Amino acid sequence: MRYTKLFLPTLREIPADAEVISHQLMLRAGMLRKLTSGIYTYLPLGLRAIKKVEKIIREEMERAGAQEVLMPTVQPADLWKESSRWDVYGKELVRFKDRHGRDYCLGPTHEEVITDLIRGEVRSYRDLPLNLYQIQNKFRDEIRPRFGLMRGREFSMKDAYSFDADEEGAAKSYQSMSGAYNRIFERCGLNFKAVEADTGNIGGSFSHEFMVLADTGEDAIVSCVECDYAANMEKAEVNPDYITKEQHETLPVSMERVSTPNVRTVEEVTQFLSVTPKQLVKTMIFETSAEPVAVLVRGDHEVNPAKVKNVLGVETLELASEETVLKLTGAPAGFAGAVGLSIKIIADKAVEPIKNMVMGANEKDAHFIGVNRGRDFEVSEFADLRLVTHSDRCPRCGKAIEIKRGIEVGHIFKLGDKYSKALSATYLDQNGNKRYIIMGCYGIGVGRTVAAAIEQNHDKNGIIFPMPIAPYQVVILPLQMRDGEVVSAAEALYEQLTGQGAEVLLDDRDERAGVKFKDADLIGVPVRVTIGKKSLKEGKLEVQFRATGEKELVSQEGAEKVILDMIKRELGN
RNA sequence: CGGGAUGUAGCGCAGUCUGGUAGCGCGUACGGUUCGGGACCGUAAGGUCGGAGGUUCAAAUCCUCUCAUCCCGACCA
Repeated sequence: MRYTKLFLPTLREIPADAEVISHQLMLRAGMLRKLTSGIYTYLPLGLRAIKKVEKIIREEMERAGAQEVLMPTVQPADLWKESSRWDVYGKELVRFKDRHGRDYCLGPTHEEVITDLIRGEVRSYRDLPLNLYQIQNKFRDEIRPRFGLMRGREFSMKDAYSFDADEEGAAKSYQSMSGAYNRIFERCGLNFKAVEADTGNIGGSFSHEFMVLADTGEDAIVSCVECDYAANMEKAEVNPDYITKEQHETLPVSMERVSTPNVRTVEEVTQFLSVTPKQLVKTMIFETSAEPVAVLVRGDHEVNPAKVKNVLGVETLELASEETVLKLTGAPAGFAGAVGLSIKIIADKAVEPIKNMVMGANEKDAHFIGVNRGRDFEVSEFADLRLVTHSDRCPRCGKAIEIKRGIEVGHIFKLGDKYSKALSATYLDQNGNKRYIIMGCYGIGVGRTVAAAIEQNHDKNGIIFPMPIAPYQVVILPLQMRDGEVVSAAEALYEQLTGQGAEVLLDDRDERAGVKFKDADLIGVPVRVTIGKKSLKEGKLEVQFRATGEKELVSQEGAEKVILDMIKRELGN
C-alpha cells in the first residue's frame, strides 16, 4: 500500500478525551475514531490489526475443532424470557420494540440464540460434541464506557459455544478451548495469565479469565508467588489459616453504648475510640432478589459481593440505599450494627473469633463496645465473604500472594445445563433416554485484545506492534522523493517484498525525513527500511527493527532476504 | 445513577472572573527557500463560541434550562 493512497489520519497531539495510552495511540495512529460514547469506527489501520487478531482466532478455533457461524444482532425477547435473563440482565441489555410492538434486544451475548438453534437440530448423542463460534458485534449498554476499545458499548467479540453429551465431554471441550486461548494470546504477542474467575451474569459452574497484565487494567488479579494459583479478585479465596492465627484470647466484657457524634467510617471510629480496625466489625446492609441481609466483616476487611451473592444463592445483590438502611436499622448509614437487628445476618469467617467487638448501635451517633456474638447477637452463617488483601496467603500452598492489575481479554465458562435446561435442549443417549446437553461458552474481546497489545507494547514514540498483529509488516521510507534513484530503489523493493507476500507500506509522500520517521514510529510497523541517497550511493539500505531499535545496513540486493527472514522469525515467535 | 470537570476553527488551547471588533500554535491551500528525526519565510481559507431561552444599548463572557464528552465512584455504613 502506498501511503499517499491510504486513509491514515495521524495526529500530532494527544486528543483531550483519551486517558489511557492505548486509546491515545489508537487515535493518534489513525486506527480509530469515536462516533459517540463507547462506539467507534475502525479506520483502515485499526481494522487491519483487528482482522489480524480475528485470523489468529479463526485458525486456532478451527484447529480446536470449532466451526464458524454468524448469528443475528437482534434477538427476540421471548428467548430471553425463556432463559429468564430478560428480567435478570438489567440495563446493559438494550431493549426495543418493532413496529408491531413486539419486544427485542440487541444481543450482548448469544447463549439463548445458539441454544435455540441447537435444540432444534440436535437429536442424538451421535450429533455431539459440537462447538460453534462466531465473530460478531455485541451491544452492551455499559454504565460507564471508557478507555476507548477497553470498554466500549458496541464491540467485536468472538464467542464460541460447546455442546457435549456429558460432564466428561464438557470438561474436554473446556480444556480444548483453554488450550486454544493460550495459543491465541501467545500468538498475539501478549504477556497474559489465565485466572480462576466468578461466573457472574453468564452463569455456570466454573470459569477462567485470560488477563493481560497491565497497570491500566480494570480488574485486580491475585496470584501466588510460588505455585500456579491465580484468580480474579472477586473469586480469590481466603486462606483459612489466616483466621486461626488471628484468634482473640481475651475474656468477654459487658456491652456498653458509647456516644460517637458524627463518627461513621472505620477510620473515624477506630481513631475516636482508640481501637484497632481488627476489633471493629462493619455491618453492611444489602438488598437482594430475596430478603435483605446484613453482612459482617472485620473493620480492616472489605466485603466481596460476589461471594455474598454465591453464598446466599440470590440472583441480584445491591448495597442498600440510605433510606433502606434507615428503615431496617433505625439509624442513618454509618451506625449499623448486628445487635438487635431483625434481618438475616451472615458474617465473614474472620469475624467469628473476635471478642469484645466494636460496632454500630443502630442509632444515630452511637456505637457499642464490648459486643460478643452469642450473647449480644446471633449469626446465621459464617463463610468466606471478603476480598483478599496483600497480607493474605495463597489458599493452595500458603505462600505469599501478589495482587496485580489485568485486562480481561478472554473468558471461558463451563455452563453445565443451565441454558439447555431453561430452553429444553436435549438429546437421546445410547439407551434412548432424554438428557440435557452440557454446554460451555468462550469469549474473546477482539478490539480489546488489540488495545491490550498496544497497552503492553509501546514506547514514547508510539506503538510497537508484535509482528503477528501488525497492520503492516514493513514500512519503506524513501527519504528523497525528488531523487529518481531513491524512488526507483524504493519502488523496486516494494514490488519485490509485496510479490513475496509481505505486507508493505511505502511512504511515498513528499515529506521531510523527520515526518516520515515520526509517523512510522507512531503507527508501529515492526520493520522499517530507510532509503536515503547517501547510503544508496554505496548500494546500501538501512533496515531497522522497531521493537529493539537495532539497525543494519544491508546491500540493495540482500535487503529482500534480510527483511523476509525478519518477518518469518517474528511470525514464528 | 451520585460526585467532579470540560464544551471556542480539523487537533491542542487562550479569551469568560471584570460584557464592548473572536485570538494563538499545529494542521490545511498557494508561492518561495530547505531536505536523514515533526524545517523556515510570506499569503490565504477556515468559527452557529455545544443548544435553547433570558438580562442588557451590547453576551463566548452574566442568569436559567438543556445536550454532549471525559474522569472518579457506584461495596467500606
